[in-house]
Amino acid sequence: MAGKSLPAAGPADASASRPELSEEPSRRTRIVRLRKRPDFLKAAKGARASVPAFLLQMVPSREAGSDARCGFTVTKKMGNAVARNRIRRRLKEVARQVMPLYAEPGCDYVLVGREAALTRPFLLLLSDLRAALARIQRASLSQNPGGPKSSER
RNA sequence: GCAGAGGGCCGGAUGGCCGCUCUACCCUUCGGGGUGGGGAGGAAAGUCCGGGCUCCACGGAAACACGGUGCCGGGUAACGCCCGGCGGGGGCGACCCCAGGGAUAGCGCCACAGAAAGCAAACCGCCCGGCCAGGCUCUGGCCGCGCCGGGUAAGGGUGAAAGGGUGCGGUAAGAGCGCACCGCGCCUUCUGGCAACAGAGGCGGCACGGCAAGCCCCACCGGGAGCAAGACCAAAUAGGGAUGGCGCUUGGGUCGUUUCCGGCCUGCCGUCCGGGUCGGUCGCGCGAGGCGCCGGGUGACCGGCGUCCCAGAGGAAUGGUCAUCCCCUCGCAUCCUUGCGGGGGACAGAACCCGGCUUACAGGCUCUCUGCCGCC
Repeated sequence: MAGKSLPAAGPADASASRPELSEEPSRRTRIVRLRKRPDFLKAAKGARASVPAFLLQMVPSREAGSDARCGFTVTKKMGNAVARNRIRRRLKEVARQVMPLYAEPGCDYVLVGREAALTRPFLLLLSDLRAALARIQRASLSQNPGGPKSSER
């Protein structure tokens, strides 16, 4: 029911990428953890969308057929190690629930934690991420219309 | 019962749903999947000490420099830690606190105040003598401002500290000048103790001030760096070595005196070796190990037996979320002990591993002991 906010390019290449995998009815994108520093630096230069609990960064990285990747950044400004761990873990859980349904394959995402991520109700975090994903995909479409086409190739 | 002292321990519980990671077994279409099991702390923190481990350096040892430690005995792998004593200080007491070797090895310092701060001295005083303005007087004398000379350290005042304290005697006034007690110093002394030290005895009228966390002296200890240590596997690229082929009709260099001719190097392609970057694997989880019982010891701790295997990530797993319960708190209601609703539940996250120390910490449990009050 929430899938209608996605761009039209999404379902096409998602089904084309894994035709042989399985015949599950819902379209799910596999999410891989982003771990290398250069990837984080690249994502920081891409499109961004801000909500109270975090900042979402996105860059179309590689071929459209591959998985989406997602990383997390929580700086030392956010507090001590316990607070940082908790922020990252809540964001991880949000990403785990939302990204497979709404993320664009072949794109790298980075969630930069903010202090509000510590206390914001979890349901709001979920809708925050859906909204941010929608915004960021609209933004990258309008700013670079040739982008998704070339990624489809 | 009230007030207090010293330890020990815990630091949310249970259950859904959805995950992460390690591991054993099974399945697999080699992508992965299933089942079982493990998965943060008392401080994981600060990184302040002590070790293990690894690499580097080094002939043994000593000395010097530098740094650390500093009552005695014990514990320990070791320590700056711990335990038990000793000494000093505080508290009615249980107990608590202490950078606690040497000040006749030497140097240095002792601010302010004060007359004087380390070697004796004397500001105000006190006392004696002389001179003397003057006064009193029974014409014997007495008192005496001031000045000079001398004796004192009782009293005053300063200070963190002023050359033992208190009392009696003594004296012109005083003073260990004498005596008693306390204190202090010394001793081939005695007693107890492994010792630090304590007690007794004798001698000495008795200062030898303090600071060594200023330098220093003495005794003892210490090589350096750290898991990003270190070991192994190993793309790409640059450059290196070996070797094979081609080229060497053309070049350049070089060797044999020169020409011819020939060798070698330089060029291109390939193979191998070495190297070690990104990356990967190991190091890396059986240990100065946990628990229980027994024994020794005042204790730290030690010994024996049994039993258990108990986190291993790497932009960094150990969680997210919901419900119920528990505790605290606020508001409303209330049949007065319950109901409803809201908020909150500390400090804090393993990163090679141990032993300590230090610091942070909502709330709570428990043991032993002390003082006072009450009751029997």
